[in-house]
Amino acid sequence: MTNSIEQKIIHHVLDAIADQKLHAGTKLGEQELVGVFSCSRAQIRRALAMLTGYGVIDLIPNKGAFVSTPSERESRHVFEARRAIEATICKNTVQNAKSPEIARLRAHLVEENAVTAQTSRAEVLRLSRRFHMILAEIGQNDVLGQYLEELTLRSSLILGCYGTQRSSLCATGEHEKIVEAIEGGDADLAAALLDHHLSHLENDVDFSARRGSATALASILDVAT
Amino acid sequence: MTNSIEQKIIHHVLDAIADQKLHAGTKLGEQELVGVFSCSRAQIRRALAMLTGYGVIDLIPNKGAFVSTPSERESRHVFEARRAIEATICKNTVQNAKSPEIARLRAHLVEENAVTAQTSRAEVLRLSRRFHMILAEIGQNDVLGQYLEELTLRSSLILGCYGTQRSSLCATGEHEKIVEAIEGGDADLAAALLDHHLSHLENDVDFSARRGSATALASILDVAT
DNA sequence: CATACAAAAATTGTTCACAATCTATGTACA
DNA sequence: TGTACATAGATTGTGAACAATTTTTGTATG
Repeated sequence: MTNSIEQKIIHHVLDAIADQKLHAGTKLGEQELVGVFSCSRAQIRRALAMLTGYGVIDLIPNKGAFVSTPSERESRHVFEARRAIEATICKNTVQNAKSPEIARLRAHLVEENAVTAQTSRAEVLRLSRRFHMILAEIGQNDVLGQYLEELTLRSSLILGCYGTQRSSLCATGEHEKIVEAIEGGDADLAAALLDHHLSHLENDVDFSARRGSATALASILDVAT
Repeated sequence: MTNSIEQKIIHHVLDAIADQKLHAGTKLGEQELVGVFSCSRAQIRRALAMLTGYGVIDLIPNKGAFVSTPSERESRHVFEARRAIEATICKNTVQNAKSPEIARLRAHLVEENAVTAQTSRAEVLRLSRRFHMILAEIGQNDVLGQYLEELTLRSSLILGCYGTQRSSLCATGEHEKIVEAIEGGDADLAAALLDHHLSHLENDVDFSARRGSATALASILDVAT
């Protein structure tokens, strides 16, 4: 069970979802993927089967693989799960944050602050997401880290479907405050700020108007009925 | 991508792990599985690929599929993740627990109390695990429920490897106290009791003597070196 | 007796062709 | 015009044959 090519496929698909290049409802045709990755169909099928576990790809019998379209219910569950998991991660982060870890966080904030109007949306998304993953890495719980990776992926999908403004990207100011709390060793404050930050994210979604399941053509042509 | 047979395979493998019939390190040969489920090898391979996501099966290239042997580090992460996740689940459970839900919990406790010396170990394990899953169902967060399912599975593996006594099975008395707290509407107490309960589980493992990676033959023949 | 090497068996990985199913297009009819 | 049906095309599902790798077994040698 060779891992290299399948892992590569998985990685690329996941990255595309995180960057919102692949949006909800998109079909991932086997033939198409064979062309992109220039490999056999069997390998594509294995990769798709493995992708199931991340909760962002649905396999529908005789139809194919589709990027998941999260429901409102599911979205709320995802955000609640993030609050539960990131709270514990945050406590661990504070506990493990010595000067090298603090330096790493500060370096990341510098990157986030360097974002300009010219920066691609994908890059901004990647930075926002990365902040949370760095906290998880410093927290050192691999299981929670893996779950958070899945949840941030699903968050990208949700914000891609229902996000209202570009504030859906994590506000850098909030990240900064969290780092300060971590640096100050105040675990409770850091956790509270993080919880608040996640609430902001969740409040930015508007389930009344989903642009997720819209056909690519319809949204591109922008035809008013 | 037909789901039925693959799902059946996945379900059976997962159940066997939960019941500790399949223990850590066991190889799941493709041919062997073909014989058991009387299906084609392609379906077995798909099922194994999907099983990867549950964190209890490792796929090693050119070697095959093996039931994971959790490390000490990983085990601690699993228990910490359970505390994080079940705390939130517990709060939701208290919030959603009306009389039908309470009745369901009580009915389960009756089942657990009916356990005798003749009851099979697998059955006892299933009941213990089921209690936590019922809490998750009442809590109604599907994402957390899915994660808890994985984590209880991994817990079975851990206890199978490093568990010291049969107290590794959830003490029924503790389940009972938790239900009482839920019935009383005291979310904080229920969460605290659950956290305590999980600590008991974790304290029952002894990492110095692993019987997990022991060869099947060696443990069966019980040869003293 | 232990080790090293070589052949054989078993297991996993890969590819291909064919079957089954779904989707889309076109045509007939009310 | 619009609906229903039938055909054609495309896509997914399945199985078997073949290649590559690993594991086991057997043998020879120090």
